[in-house]
Amino acid sequence: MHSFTEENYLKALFNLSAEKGQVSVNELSKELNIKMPTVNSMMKKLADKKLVLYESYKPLKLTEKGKKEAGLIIRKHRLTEMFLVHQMGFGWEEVHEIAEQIEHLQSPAFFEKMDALLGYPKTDPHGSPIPDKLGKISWLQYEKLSNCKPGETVKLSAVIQTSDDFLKFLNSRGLILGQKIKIKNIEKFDSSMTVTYGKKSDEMISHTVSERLLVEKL
Amino acid sequence: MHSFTEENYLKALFNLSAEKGQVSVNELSKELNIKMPTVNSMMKKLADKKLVLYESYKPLKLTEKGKKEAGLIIRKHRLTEMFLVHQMGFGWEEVHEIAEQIEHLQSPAFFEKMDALLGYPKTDPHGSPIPDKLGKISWLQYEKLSNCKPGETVKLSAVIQTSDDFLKFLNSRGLILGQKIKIKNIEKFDSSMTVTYGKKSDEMISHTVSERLLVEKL
DNA sequence: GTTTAAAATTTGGCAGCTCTAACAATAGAC
DNA sequence: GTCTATTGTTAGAGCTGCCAAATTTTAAAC
Repeated sequence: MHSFTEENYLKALFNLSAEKGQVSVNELSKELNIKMPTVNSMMKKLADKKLVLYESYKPLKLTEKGKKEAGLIIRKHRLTEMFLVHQMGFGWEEVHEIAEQIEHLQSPAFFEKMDALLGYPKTDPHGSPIPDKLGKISWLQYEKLSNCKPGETVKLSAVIQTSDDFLKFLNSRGLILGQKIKIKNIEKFDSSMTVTYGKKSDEMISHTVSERLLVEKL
Repeated sequence: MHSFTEENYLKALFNLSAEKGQVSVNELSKELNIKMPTVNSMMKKLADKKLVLYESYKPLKLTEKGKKEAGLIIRKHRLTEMFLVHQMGFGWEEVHEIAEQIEHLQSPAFFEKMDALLGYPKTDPHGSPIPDKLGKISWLQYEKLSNCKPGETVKLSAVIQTSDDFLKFLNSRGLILGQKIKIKNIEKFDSSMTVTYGKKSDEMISHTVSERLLVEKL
C-alpha cells in the first residue's frame, strides 16, 4: 500500500486541514520537521497517486481518496490509543507515541480485534472521534469551556492539544473525561474561571486551560 | 537504534544460528528472500557495528552483542505472540505476521506492560522460550515425539516449524500445548505412530508430524 | 508600481537498501 | 591434482527519502 513515510504526510495534512481547510507547504514542513524541498517533492508524488491536489504555488488539499486514506490511518491511531488505555492500563498521557508507531501496522485483523474488544468505541481517550471503517470522521459539536457562562453546568467531553504535559496537568487536577463541571465565576481581567467539580470546589482554571477543554452543556 | 532492516537480518541470523551454529551468506539470503550481494554488504555493515563476525568466504557468526540484540527482538516477537493469543483471543496460527511487525516497535513501556499483563511468561504460544530482558534465551530440553517409544506418556510442550498450515492441522486434530499423549504403537515401515490423547484414541500421527512435535516425558 | 521578505521550487547530492551482471574463491567430484 | 559447480564478492546502477544552495514566484510594505 503506502509507505510509512507517505502515511505520515497524509496524516499531517489531514490534521492541519481539519483546522484550516488548506495547508501550505511551509506549514506541513514545520508540522513534520521535514524541509520544504522534501515536502514539495513528496506532494508531487502524492499528487501522482491522486491523494493530494497539487498546483505550483497553490495551497495543498487532500483529494477525497487522500482524506479517506488519512482517515483510516487516524482510525488506527485512535483505536490503538483507546486499546492502550482501556485494555492495557496506560494513562491517556502515555499513549500517543506508541499509537504513532502502531498506526502503520498492516493487519486488518489486528485492528478489527481491538475494535471488537473495546466494544466499537466512537471516541479515543482524549474525546476525539474515531473515523469509521471508510475513513469518514463525524465531528462532534462540543464547545470550548472558555465560551461557557457562569452558572452553567457542563460535562468535560474532549481535550485539545494533547501534549503529555497538559494531560499530566489535568491528571493532577483530577480532571477526567465525563467529569461534570459547574462554572461559578469568570474573572474579567484574565478570563480565568472558578469552577466546582467532583470533590473540588472553587478550583481555578486559567483561560489557557479552559480554551483547551471541550464540553457539552447539560 | 538499529533500522527495521538491520533487525530483520539479526533475527534471521539468530534463528539460523540456533540450528546450525554457523550460517552461510547463501542460507541467510534464502531465509530473507534478499539477493546475496545485498546480504553480503549488509554483513559488512553489521560487522562494522560489531554485531556480526565477518571474514571473506567464511561462515557468518553473531558476536555476543549481536546475539543480545537479536535476542531482544525475538523477545519482543514472542511476548507479542503471547499477548495476541492470551489477551486478544487470536489463534496461535494467526499471530506470526502481526508479531513480525510489532517486534520492531520502539517502546520499552509497551513491552513491559505486555509482559506484566501476561504474568511474565517463559514461553510463547508455540512453546518457544522467550528470551529474558538481557536477550538471553534458555533453551528447553524437549524431545521430539518421533524419538519416543511405545508405552510412554508425554506432554506436548512445543511445536517446530510454525507455519499456518501446520498449526491449523494441529487445531483440527485437537492437539494443543499441554496435551498428554500416550504412545500405543509405532509402525516399522513409515514410523507413523498410533497415539491416544484427550477424547481421541488410536489417532494416527505421521512421522512428518511427530518430528515437529516437542514433548516432555512424564 | 517598486521593492522586498517570505514561501515555493529547482537542482544536485547523499545515505540506505535493493538489484543484475561480471568476476573470484572454494570445495567436492573425478 | 584438476575441473567444475556452487558460493561469495565486486562493480555499477536504481529507487526512496532526506538535505543545502540557488532560483523563482508571490504577496505584503511602501
